[in-house]
Amino acid sequence: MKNRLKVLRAERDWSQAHLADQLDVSRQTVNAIETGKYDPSLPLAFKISALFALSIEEIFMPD
Amino acid sequence: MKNRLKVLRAERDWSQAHLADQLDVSRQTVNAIETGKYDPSLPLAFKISALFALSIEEIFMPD
DNA sequence: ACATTATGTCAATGACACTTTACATAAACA
DNA sequence: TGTTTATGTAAAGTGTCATTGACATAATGT
Repeated sequence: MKNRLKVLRAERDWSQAHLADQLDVSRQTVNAIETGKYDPSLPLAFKISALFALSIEEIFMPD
Repeated sequence: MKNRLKVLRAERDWSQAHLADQLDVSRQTVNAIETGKYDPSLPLAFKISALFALSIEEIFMPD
C-alpha cells in the first residue's frame, strides 16, 4: 500500500509527532507508515481519514 | 468496526468459502471478520472493496 | 439412514501492528 | 558553540491478523 500521509502532513505543516498525538499513536508508528514499513490497521486508517476529512481511498492506494 | 459482509454475501448467494476463495484468504478469516472477531488488514479491506465494487466506507464503519 | 454443504468455533503457529526506550543525524537558531 | 526540533531507525515486548487442521451442529438432498 502507498499513502499520501507525508504530503497531507506537509500541507498542514505538521510534524510526525503532532500527527501522532492527534491519532493517539506513537511517533514511530506515523513514521513507519509514512516510510512504508507497514500499513495501518483498518481502525487507524479510519481515524486518519476522519482527521484529514478525506476518504480512505484518497489517502491510501494499493501499490 | 462493523461491516456489511454478511449482507453483501447474502445478496450474491455466496458461501463464506466462496468469498474466501475470491479474496485468497481462509474460510476462517472470512468467518472471523463477519462475526466481529477481528478487523481485516487494510490491504484485505481494499480487496473486499474491489470485489464488491463498493468503497471501503460503504462496507466498513467504526462502531 | 447417509452424505454433503454451510457455518461456527477451537488450538497452535507465524507474521504484522503498535508500544516504549533509546540512539544518530541534519537543520535551525540563540 | 551549544540547544532544540524533526526525522529515521533499532531492539524488545504485547496484542492482533491470518493461517492450517480439526471438530460440532444444522440444513439439504439422495
